[in-house]
Amino acid sequence: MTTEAAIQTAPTDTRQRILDVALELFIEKGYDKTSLREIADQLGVTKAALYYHFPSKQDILMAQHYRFHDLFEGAIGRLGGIGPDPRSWPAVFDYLIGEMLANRKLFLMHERNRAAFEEIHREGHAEKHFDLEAQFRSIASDPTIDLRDRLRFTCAQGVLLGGLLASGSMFTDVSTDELTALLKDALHDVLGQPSPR
Amino acid sequence: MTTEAAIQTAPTDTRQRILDVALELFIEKGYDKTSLREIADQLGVTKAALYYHFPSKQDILMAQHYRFHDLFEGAIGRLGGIGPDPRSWPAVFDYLIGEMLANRKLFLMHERNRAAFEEIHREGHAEKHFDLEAQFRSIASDPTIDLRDRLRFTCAQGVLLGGLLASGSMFTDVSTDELTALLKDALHDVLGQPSPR
DNA sequence: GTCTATATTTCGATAGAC
DNA sequence: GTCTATCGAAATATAGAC
Repeated sequence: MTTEAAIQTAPTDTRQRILDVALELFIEKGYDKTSLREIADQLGVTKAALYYHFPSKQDILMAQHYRFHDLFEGAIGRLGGIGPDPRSWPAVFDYLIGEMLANRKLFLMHERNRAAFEEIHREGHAEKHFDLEAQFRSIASDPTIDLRDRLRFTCAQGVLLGGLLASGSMFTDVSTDELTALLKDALHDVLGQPSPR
Repeated sequence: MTTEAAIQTAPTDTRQRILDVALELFIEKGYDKTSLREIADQLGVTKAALYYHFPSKQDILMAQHYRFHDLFEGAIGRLGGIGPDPRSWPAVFDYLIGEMLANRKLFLMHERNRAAFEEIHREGHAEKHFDLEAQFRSIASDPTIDLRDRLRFTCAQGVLLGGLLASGSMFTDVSTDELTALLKDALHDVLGQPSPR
């Protein structure tokens, strides 16, 4: 069904169940408004049990952050990073569409809790910094790239985001393959015909 | 002296300043993580003073909600609502781009505090419901509209969102007019050539 | 690994003086 | 309109038994 991606380590690990429940709640109510009591109740344990698996509430969020980070860590390298040449962008976004749709909830959670994630980073508690967005920003503000192309690049991110939000609530009757194809099509229209260099 | 026609009671000063400070903080840290103490401190008053102007913290958020709502209340009527005909969509988005760039912070705040706004609505505390998004959803899930068109419609929302995020951090050196033109261009590429009906 | 109970802190909110 | 002082609730986190 929803490709409950083969979980590494012990299958009956409470730690993973905590993360799964937290992921749902962080999407629904947001990180701040989700109390440990709620997570524990929904899991059938007490708050104290959570503290055996995570030293703090923020560490639960951090664990999700790492999961998100690891999705790109190797992948960005495989793609050779994101370069300034607009002709290389469609391939990047095609790849990202796949990752996004395959990890919809993780992306959604990240999107809906930007403030909380930024605070983690502000506090320096994020040794690992998720630098995909940093790379995106550096492209978008690179003055050597044609302004129109940079804006199209940003719009492509928007389309990605729009597709994410849509895949959750709407278009549930559409197959992932069809959705992917349609999104890629739209992305190519947004990124198409880069300015001559 | 209160120069212009004061609308009963104290015209503005502090109340508006509270909203302004709150807007900034709600964007930066999010609604939940922004305490009344912070707002008061940054304003040079105490928490208690805030309660003279607003009966609760949520009412501060609600006031922002109303401000956001009022931006579209009349405008949607002027546009005659958002219809199912894809050929009518570009005009809607062209209008929204202008509103969005002219009220960037309000849009950003709304975007970054979706969870908080949804909770207000869940609790029924939002007599006035901001139904632009409801209209968007109804278009996107209308089965009588061609799937491709519906997805393009959703992508256009994404482009809008991308433009919003971009206008804040990047492209600060670009004039609003130029940004508007480029965004409209991108939107037309996304929405262009609707399927024959 | 999970429990009961409790400590600690933060925050929203109120009362009443000025 | 703003202040001081305080209340009460809720949440994070800890201690220690099982």
